[in-house]
Amino acid sequence: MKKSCILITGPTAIGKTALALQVAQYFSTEIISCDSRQCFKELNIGVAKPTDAELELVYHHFINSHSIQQPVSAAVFEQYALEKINTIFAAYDIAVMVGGTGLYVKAFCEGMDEVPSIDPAIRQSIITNYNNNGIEWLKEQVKNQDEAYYAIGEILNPQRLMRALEVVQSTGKSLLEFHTNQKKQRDFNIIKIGLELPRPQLIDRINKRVDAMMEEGLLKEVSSLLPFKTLNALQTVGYQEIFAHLQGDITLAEAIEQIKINTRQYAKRQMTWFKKDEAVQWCSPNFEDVIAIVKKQLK
RNA sequence: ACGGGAAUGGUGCAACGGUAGCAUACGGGUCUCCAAAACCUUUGAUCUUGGUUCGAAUCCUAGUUCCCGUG
Repeated sequence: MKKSCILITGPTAIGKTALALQVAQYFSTEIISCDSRQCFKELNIGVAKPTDAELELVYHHFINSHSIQQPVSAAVFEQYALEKINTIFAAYDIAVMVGGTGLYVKAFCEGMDEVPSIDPAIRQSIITNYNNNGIEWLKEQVKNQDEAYYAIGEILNPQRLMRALEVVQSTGKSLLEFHTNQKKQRDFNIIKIGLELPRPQLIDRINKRVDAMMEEGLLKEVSSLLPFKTLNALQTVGYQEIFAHLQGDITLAEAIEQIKINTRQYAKRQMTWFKKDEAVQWCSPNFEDVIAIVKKQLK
């Protein structure tokens, strides 16, 4: 029998964690998280990680698996998740993946084209130069060193430009040359299920969850992470806003309101990403609906 | 109640009597190694009334609402 991965995705705060837990218990299997923030053991309340009780019920991979000091990326996730799913398939026919990080879902399902790893010195040099000289400098560099990318890339987006630049400086080749535009084939089925709710309901859930995070002690958690505020892992909704408050830039009430706004915007971007994926089957976030889709697909 | 001030997009602000603009939110979107990131983008407004003027957000009249001070 061919193995199957049940992928549960959707916007933040819609109830993915709880549903994945039920599905995993139903099939007596394990979960791989597909969330670019819950993998960090130092982040807890602000990233809505499963509770300790939930983690005991079902084995979760890519939860608390990394430190905020480690570089985690889509490529790292792809390799990690493929390794773990093979471990799961050695014991079970079904695995559950859950998370809302669109790029990680894509990396897992379709693969990332292999680009040689970048010398950290080159990366750092580019970042420093960009910080000192601005986007015009960056555009100029890419224009001169990778004309092909400059012609079609997002030339107003510093992150994309820096990526293109670090690749051409490390390898002498354009980032575009590494792109095969071919999806990798996986030797297992992937059942993609998207959870959705009418927007007012989702917004209500987001607002309530942010308030709950504050009651659980988000302020304290973020305070303890202040020394790490510049790490990539901390460029995260719920943390940046409270850092701003701790530095006296905004009041706590303003920080909380900003967290709600930024979380809504994040949820919207997630929906935009996943709606484009025609393989996703949409349903409301309840167990019966999800399991019905799964059973239909497993036949 | 009296005196003073203010009314411009959902919110916060700008505009010498001469094309109502900026920020942000909302809506839509992009995205193959930072993705809870980064970036692109549509719509939307001069409180009401009458007047002055070739022309009013801007000046004048009356009204309404709000703010500050005094009581």
